[in-house]
Amino acid sequence: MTSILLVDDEVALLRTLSMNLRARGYEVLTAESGEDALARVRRDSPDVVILDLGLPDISGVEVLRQLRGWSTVPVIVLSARHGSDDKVEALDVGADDYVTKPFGIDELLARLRAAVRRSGSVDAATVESGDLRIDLAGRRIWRDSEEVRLTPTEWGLLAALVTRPGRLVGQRQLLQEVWGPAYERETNYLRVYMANLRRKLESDPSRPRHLITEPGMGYRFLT
Amino acid sequence: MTSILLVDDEVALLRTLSMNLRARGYEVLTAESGEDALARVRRDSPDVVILDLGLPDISGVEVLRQLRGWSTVPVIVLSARHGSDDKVEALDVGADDYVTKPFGIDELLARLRAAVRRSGSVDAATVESGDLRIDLAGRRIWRDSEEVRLTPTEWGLLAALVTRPGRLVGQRQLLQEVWGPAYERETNYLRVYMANLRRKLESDPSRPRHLITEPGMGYRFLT
DNA sequence: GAAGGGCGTCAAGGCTCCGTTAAGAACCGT
DNA sequence: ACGGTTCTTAACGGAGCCTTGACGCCCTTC
Repeated sequence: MTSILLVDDEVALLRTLSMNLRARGYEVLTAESGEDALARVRRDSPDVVILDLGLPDISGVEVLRQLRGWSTVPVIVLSARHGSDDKVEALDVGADDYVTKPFGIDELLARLRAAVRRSGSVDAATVESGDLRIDLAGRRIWRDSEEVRLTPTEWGLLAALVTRPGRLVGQRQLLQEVWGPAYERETNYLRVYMANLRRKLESDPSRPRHLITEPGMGYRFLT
Repeated sequence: MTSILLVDDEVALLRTLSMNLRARGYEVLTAESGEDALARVRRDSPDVVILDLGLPDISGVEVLRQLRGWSTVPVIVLSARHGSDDKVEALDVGADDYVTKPFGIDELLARLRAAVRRSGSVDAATVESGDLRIDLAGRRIWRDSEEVRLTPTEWGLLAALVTRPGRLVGQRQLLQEVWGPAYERETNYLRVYMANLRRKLESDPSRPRHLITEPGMGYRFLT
């Protein structure tokens, strides 16, 4: 089944669109803020994202920019602004389509079908980084063109870092995302699994170039 | 260099667009009728087609329909008609985008860039892989040039994997797609049917080269 | 210089998950 | 109705993953 992530802060629009999409056999996920949207793409990897530009926290364009750092999921942008500049910016940042409000539901659905149809033939979103190549959607990873296999927990931890390239991710947040809220204090896990990842991914695990420790705070992934 | 086929019968528009595109480094081909357009795609295989719907001989939608019989080139449709039905029809016949006249040249260029960016690969109806040949449309499969028969469930499972070559497909997703949403938890089925498939398709079922297990996550098909 | 916190490393045990098999149930065409 | 095929279900053994605790090192702090 095709899954759609619907990102909008207008609850009314969210509900009517959800109903329409579900009635047509799509699985619908929703988010009402930018951070929320990024987290859901990270966790649920939907097939298409419909993204309203007017969000309460981060701007929609910023969401798109961050997303494009590690994902090629098709994004259809919704906006109340008709200006040419807004369209150009969104499309150039990586939107696949741009629909201005108010829009006909039929048109949106047709553009959605077009996006889904195309998405089958697009190749994987890979994060390239010198000796590392990471295919997040396909869950594959190569080091020096040799494939490396990771366990589920190792993947969870790596993905939490790679989807925020270069940024510091706190220990508490990592533990929450990978092991669950009840494990906030188990920093042991982080040490063990960071060691596992480094042994598999770094050419010199004692001197990591990608998986960096920030003492007392957390870790970050450098490309 | 990226080549664009511009299809329009208004010579004025053709000229201004051509100039704009050439100034931005595109190679521009032109056609002023539907037959002409089809011929040029056949001969020159452009990277993107910009297609006006109002053509003198064949309707633009008909051009698109014929094109989609043998080509997956991205097509951006231009039209003076704002009606929702027209957009829906064009998009469903296979257009990648739909722009209504009058349009800002900047917007068209941005949509063009988006189309070029997306255009990556093609999807094949048959998958070849050393000792395996799979005809997805015809539901037939050969191993070492000998045809193998699969049961309906075996086909469903194999197809769910083969249509995403190399990518990990989660257990939950496989169960949903093949058996239905109510069977999300029945991982037994996966084990039994993966064993069946391996016995039929792998030369050494105990050491699979195509149907790979990712413990705790799911399975993937390697070509 | 000593103490302590934070981090990396390692190894062992428990336990989940996977592959395999087989037998009965359901389904199909004849 | 019958024979054959396909699907469901359950049980078992083994491989590999997660958890856990102990230990040593480095850096900071007192």
